Amino acid sequence: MLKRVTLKEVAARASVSYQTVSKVINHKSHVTGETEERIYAAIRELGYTPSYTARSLRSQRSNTIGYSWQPSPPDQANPILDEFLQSMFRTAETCGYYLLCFPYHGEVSRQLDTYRDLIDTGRVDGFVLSVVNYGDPCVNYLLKRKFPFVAFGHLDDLQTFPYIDVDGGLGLHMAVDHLLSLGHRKIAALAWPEDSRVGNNRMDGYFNAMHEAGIEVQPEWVQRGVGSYEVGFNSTLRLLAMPEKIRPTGIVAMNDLMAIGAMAAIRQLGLFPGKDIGVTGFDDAPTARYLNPPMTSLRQPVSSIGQNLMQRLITYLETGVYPEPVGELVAPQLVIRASTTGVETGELSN
Amino acid sequence: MLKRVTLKEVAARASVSYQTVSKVINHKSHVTGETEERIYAAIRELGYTPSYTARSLRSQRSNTIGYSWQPSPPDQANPILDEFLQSMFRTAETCGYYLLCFPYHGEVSRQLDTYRDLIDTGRVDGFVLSVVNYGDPCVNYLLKRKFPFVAFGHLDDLQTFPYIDVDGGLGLHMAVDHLLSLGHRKIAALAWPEDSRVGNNRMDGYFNAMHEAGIEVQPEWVQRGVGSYEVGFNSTLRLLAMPEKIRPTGIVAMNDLMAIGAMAAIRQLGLFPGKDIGVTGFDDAPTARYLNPPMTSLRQPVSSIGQNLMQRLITYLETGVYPEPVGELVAPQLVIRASTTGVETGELSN
DNA sequence: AACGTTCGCGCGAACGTTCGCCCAATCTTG
DNA sequence: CAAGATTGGGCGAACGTTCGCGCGAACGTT
Repeated sequence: MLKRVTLKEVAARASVSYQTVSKVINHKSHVTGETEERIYAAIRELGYTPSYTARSLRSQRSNTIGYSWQPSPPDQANPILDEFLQSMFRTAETCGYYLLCFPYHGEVSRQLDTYRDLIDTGRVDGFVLSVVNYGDPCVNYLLKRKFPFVAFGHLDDLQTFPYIDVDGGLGLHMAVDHLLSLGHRKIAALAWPEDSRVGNNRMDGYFNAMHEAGIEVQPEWVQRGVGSYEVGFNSTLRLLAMPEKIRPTGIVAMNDLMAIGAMAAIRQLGLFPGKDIGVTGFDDAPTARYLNPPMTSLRQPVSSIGQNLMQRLITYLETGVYPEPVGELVAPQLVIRASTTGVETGELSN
Repeated sequence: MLKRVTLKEVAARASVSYQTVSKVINHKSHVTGETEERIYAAIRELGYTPSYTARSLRSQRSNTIGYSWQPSPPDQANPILDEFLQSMFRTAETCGYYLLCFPYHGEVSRQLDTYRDLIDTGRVDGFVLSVVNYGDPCVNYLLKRKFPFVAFGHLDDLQTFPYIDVDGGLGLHMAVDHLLSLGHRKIAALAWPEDSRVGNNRMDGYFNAMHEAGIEVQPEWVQRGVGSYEVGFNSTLRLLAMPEKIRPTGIVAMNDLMAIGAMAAIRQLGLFPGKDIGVTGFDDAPTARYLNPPMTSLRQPVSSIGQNLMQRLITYLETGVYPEPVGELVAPQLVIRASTTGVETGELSN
């Protein structure tokens, strides 16, 4: 931590006023090519780097974006965190921004305290939110304070804010269509509780696809639970114990973990996933392809979402308007593997 | 972004000089209990929050810690990232620090540029490094600049810097001992290439444990590769094709993914992991318990490592000395499941 | 030749803190 | 009881930028 080189020293060396140096490096004023060169030379020779702190004190901007997320339970990895973060701060960096990560607090008040602190102390210029639940308190808070943010995920249409979301309904539609195309008619769903926003979005796709195929969904086909392995396992045992007439031959799960539980239950009954019962997951966790059998799942285009969100936010910060469209749904990709087709895809070069 | 409340306004309301207010909130000077109360009342009434930017401009400290990590390949989730990050910024927050995450660049020069920029612009006070490889360029750079950092992982003893590392050697020793106790004698290892620092640390434990048990390690037992599923799979096929005399009955892998590949290979030969061949992994990825069979693996105490690292770094920043010991090895935990014992542990409440 | 315009750059003034020094009043001490 | 020590608080000066304004010279236009 040696003494830092300042604007004034650069200016002295280039024989101009230090304010001129500032203007040059910010491209705020036209100067002669000759003086500009002199200034850049001085900068290079002295190894000058502008002080981020002084700069943001004066300009009232921190060039920092805040992001917080709900930690995963220990038995459930967050399959997209790494990719999402990397895509965000990679994009941010090219625009001169950095990403500040801060803790997620369970209690709403502490959660909001953290956001307030970051805003009031001037540490961040905007936030990226991962919106999962109905009536997210952070969304309301930021809307009320008119503080810039973009969200991964959206709510109902009552509150309008910039977001990108994966079209989970479309995803499940694709999964169901896939099973239908394989000849399945009795297709069950491993769903989240009814108060799950993401879950309901996805389930809509299930219901629509079944309806469009002219199949009446039996109420027993919809098994709800917290999204754990155990729920998937036990629900599947129940499904496969049903009378032949309504016993499902296909199962779509709202996440990978329930699908993994389902496959375990299927095997425990002496059946084989993909041969006897088709199973699909959601998220395409990295291990999905290494399961036995490899699992069909829906992959979210995480990198492009992160990049897109960050770009929108920065655009807003620098221009004052959000690029259209304010909200956007993107399609997931159905990655087909043996848990539905019964045949190895050759994706693994064994 | 309304006008912010400043020290001066608080001071005016409390009828003191604004510098006194500063001293009070920083506990730098003793004042009458009475004036102190007046000041705090004014702060509360006006809703004052100190400007982070102005504060750090003056005090030359950003109260921010930088962290960057190598992104995982898409087929390999980082099983500890979420927990590590959460533990770090949770600890940081209680001390008034935040965590700045920035991109990892493949090319060394760009990587160092990023570190330099963060230092020279004054954005961070210190770094947390994840040190994986021999001769990490960032370590050298930061040592040379005498810039504060702590590391998750360590190198040889030539360069000394504060670190915490999981004792991978001990971990593999435990894994081998576990297999020995189950009666295995011919134990193979799925290893990383020889230039892998982490890999060599772990392999030392394998060799030591075998040596202590009086078993001569056959050269063919050590199969090296990049740590992928495919490497685990193919290496295991080779191992199990060996003549009865040296054909291993136990396999320790340097990571979970190779162990998963090994289990797949075992099954493909009509054998069953845990019954016929014992398999252990490393990292205890969340999905390890949901595999068929559930996999024995070594778990790193990630949360306590993150917390500990952050505390050490902040202690150094505030006192100028690193707490002893400067380097510390912590033991991983062997999580025993059916891939070695052959019996379900009941960890899953099926 | 007189007159706007643009160009290139300088200058003073913030931005909101913390730091070091000073001073007056009170308290201790031999 | 004089002299030093302590306490409570004020004051000016940074910290390193960016912002807005202004001014002289060069330029092109009637």
